[in-house]
Amino acid sequence: MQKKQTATIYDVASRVGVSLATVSRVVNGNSNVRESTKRKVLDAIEELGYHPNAVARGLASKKTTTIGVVMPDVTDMYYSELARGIDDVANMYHYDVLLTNTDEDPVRETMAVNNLASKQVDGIIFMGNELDREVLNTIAAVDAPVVLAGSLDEEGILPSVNIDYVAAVKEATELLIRNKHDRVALVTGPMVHAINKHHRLVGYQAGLKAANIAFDDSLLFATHQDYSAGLQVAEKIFAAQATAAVVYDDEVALGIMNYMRDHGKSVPEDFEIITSNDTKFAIVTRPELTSIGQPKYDIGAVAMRMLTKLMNNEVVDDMQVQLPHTFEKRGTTINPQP
Amino acid sequence: MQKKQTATIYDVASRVGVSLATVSRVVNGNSNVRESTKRKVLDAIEELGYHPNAVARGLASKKTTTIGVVMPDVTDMYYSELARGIDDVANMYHYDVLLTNTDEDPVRETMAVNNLASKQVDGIIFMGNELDREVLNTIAAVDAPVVLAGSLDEEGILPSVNIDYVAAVKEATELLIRNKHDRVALVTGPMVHAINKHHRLVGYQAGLKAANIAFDDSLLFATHQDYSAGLQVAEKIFAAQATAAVVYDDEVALGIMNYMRDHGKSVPEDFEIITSNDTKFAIVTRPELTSIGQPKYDIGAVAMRMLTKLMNNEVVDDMQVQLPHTFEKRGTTINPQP
DNA sequence: TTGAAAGCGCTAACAT
DNA sequence: ATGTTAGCGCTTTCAA
Repeated sequence: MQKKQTATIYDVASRVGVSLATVSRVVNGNSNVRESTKRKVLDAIEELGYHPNAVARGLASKKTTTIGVVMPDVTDMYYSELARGIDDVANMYHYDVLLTNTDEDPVRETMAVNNLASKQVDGIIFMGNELDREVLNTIAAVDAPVVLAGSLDEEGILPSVNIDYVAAVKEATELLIRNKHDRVALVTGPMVHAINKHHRLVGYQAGLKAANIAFDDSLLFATHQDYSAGLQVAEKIFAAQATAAVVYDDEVALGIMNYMRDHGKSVPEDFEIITSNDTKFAIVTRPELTSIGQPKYDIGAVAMRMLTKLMNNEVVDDMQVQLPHTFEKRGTTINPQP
Repeated sequence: MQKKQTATIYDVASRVGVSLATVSRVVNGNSNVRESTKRKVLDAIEELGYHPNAVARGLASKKTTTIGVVMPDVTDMYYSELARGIDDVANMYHYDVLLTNTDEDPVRETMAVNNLASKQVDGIIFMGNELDREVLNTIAAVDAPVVLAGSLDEEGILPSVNIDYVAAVKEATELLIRNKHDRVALVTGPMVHAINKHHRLVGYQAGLKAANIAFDDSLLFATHQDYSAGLQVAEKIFAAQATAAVVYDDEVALGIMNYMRDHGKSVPEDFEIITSNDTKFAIVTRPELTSIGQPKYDIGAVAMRMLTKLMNNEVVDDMQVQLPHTFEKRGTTINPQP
């Protein structure tokens, strides 16, 4: 592969007969350049096929116009939809995105954040709830703003964008109870995660309490975040004699639904399900999944917008943003006729 | 936000009382350093919390250990599964990934490639079939190796990793014909794309020909690559009196299946479907989708591995790799009992 | 409006 | 085994 000789700012300058500084000014849109010389510089740039070297620029200016995105898994529809919102807004503000998958492994999360720091990213969007002490310390030590998207830390102090999980899960639970269920299961991720322990569980218990139903922890299930985990947990849910479930992930919900149907139960007649993420998975099955409606794209977009402000040292009035959620009543719940 | 003063290689050197070069050597694992000084340097690095600045390193060494990934859409399961394979292998070889979504818009694809070039990426993985002249020219002009993953250019000259689409679609078509269908529809993307015109269509026609069935272009359908496109095209397929279809995308296939079922047809009894990507979507529905089995993760992984070789100027014997495909016979086809 | 010059933090010959 | 010295390509004061 022959090295194509790429023109530098110096080549442009000497061709036009001006200094580096002048070329730099026109490239960066500085107005302090006479129109005629600007033209000449632009022409030379065109002729030479000059493209600024972003690495050199980054070293000199200490800004890379690159942000890091740390996420559990690109193939997880929930996170990839957030990522799309992030990327679109990032592009809008002329940032590029360095993407890292962590599978929610704190070790890899720590490595990812440190690595991004050494690459001098201007900011980081972090997704994933496995925010243990070490990850938190790493984030705190990084010399770049970090905002959480669709994720929460234990103390709730990091800048973040989410929905109100407590309210959403409470409403979902109440909806199921209103449909005459007194044994409603809650299916979440590990209880060591703040989002499950301090938000989803709290909302679930609040829903129970509002209906004077005693909390029964045998109705609590923690799973991995994939389809087969749903298939597996469904058997236990069945054994616990639950007749409905609030589920935190669409693929898990699908696993549960299919298990029930494969075992002779009808959904929603025998078992009702409300899922939480309303991804593409929710509408491709029959019945379609009733879901909490999350503005996923917007969560990503707003998080990224917040990050741009932080990177510019602008004031951000609300550091813990909660976007409104909705309910998408579809086929896995029995919905009263209006 | 107070600027945390980050230590530089110079700080480490002066603290230990050695030169920059020595510190650089231990950081980069150069063996030409006495064990005792190496220890001292390592200690100083630890104490100072020194982290090499990758931007400075990139400028000096002309290697960024960063690659670019250009893809249509992260939320498209087919491409995100490829991306996961790419990312894992990239990490293995200590590359970071700069990700860009293009929605298969040639203008954005061109911009993305140029932008990645200015960021001095060491290589690029390109996904998407909208490879028009301008995109191709841009790719050719870039001073970094490019490999296509799950994508094909018109001339078939760019390094690429795929399955044998001709054979796969031919087999799928034949399978349907063997099931007594003489009106098998082919659903693909736009015929201006090489992968559709020169591969899928060719395979389809070969399958027809092997069974002495005349090609009827009213059985050919081009769609967008999403669920609602499937819902829409299904009506036309129905009108064309096709009784089976080979479909290029799982979401589209799901749209077709659901349309048929919502309109009183049973799948597979009244209408058989073979889809092509075998993503997570294929197994969450009832019936599950029969699919061409593609090693998607591997396609990404092999593409990335090939890119590492190209970046190291190693010889790559086969520049157009075809990975083996399989058939996953599931519920949308009538499968003979063995 | 333009230029000169000093870095940004590191690598990579070349010496020693 | 270690140090010296140029850069890498650009931004950014500070002068003029």
